[in-house]
Amino acid sequence: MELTNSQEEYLKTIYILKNTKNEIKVTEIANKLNKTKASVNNAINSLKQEGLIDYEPYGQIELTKQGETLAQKIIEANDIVKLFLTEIINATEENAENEAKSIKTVLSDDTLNKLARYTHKELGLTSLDCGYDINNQRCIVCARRKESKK
Amino acid sequence: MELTNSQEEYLKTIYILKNTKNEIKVTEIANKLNKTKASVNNAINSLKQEGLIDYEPYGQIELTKQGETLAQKIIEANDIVKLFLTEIINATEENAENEAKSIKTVLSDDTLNKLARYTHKELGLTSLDCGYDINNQRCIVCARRKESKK
DNA sequence: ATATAATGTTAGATGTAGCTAACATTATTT
DNA sequence: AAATAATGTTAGCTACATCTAACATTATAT
Repeated sequence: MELTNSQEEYLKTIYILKNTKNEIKVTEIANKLNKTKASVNNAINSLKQEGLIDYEPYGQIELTKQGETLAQKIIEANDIVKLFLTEIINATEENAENEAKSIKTVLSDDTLNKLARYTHKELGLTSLDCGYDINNQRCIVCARRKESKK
Repeated sequence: MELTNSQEEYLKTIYILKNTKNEIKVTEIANKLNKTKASVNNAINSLKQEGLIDYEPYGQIELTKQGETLAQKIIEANDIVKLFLTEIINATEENAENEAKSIKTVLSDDTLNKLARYTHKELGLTSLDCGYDINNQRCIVCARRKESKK
């Protein structure tokens, strides 16, 4: 069950909004992604069919356990790529933001892990001490970096 | 006039085949890209419409000046990304091959240039001495590296 | 509680990219 | 040169991702 880039972006957005407010509106997702409500509706149905969210018409959007896990993995991949782009090669924030979205979808787990390790090492973060593993758990160092940037 | 990833792959393939044989067959392109002849036909027509190739039904495929320049740029971008993946982070050949295809399409000129410079520097190639510029000319160093690898 | 506004859904269209199956053209073989 | 093989084209289908416009539902305000 491989998601398309579009589906990944919707799932990612749902996860992120869910961690802010408890009530997610179709309209919010539409605004965030610059899509129409109709498109969001479509996407929601496809994610539901994949078993990644629970949803009944006019109801609340809820991530399933599976959906949550996958969303985290997607966000992690996104963060790694973006971190590399901004911190290692100095891409602009805006470019990195856009490019990471598409790149993350395309990378194999192996390449993503290698990119993560490389980026960590270059940034002087003791490589695998942070426990980063795309198939395992969230990279604490990266999470911390993002916090301190705010 | 931005090409899709699919269009870029077709243009790239046409350019590469053109540099081997002089006669390009629809069937060859189809085989190389693992697509049907019908799909290739489709793609050829879209590239023609973009003014990148000259083609009449049952005729010869010829790149226009514009098409040739763009093809070179696409191949250059592809090579940079692949070089980075294989030589810097040690991705496998196979993964790098596939991933570079998609990544190149998504990168802005700015990010691509930064990736090129970074990769060059890390490989100990005196950065910009090779004259690499995505909007200008082919990177001689990269070209040479590829030659010596064969 | 009803009218209005906000929000969500559905139907039908577009564009891209691929496929299969049928047909057309060109090349090869005998 | 006619038959056969190879090659190329077209039509019509599927799937995805988007859109607009019309409609349905839910929430808000008076």
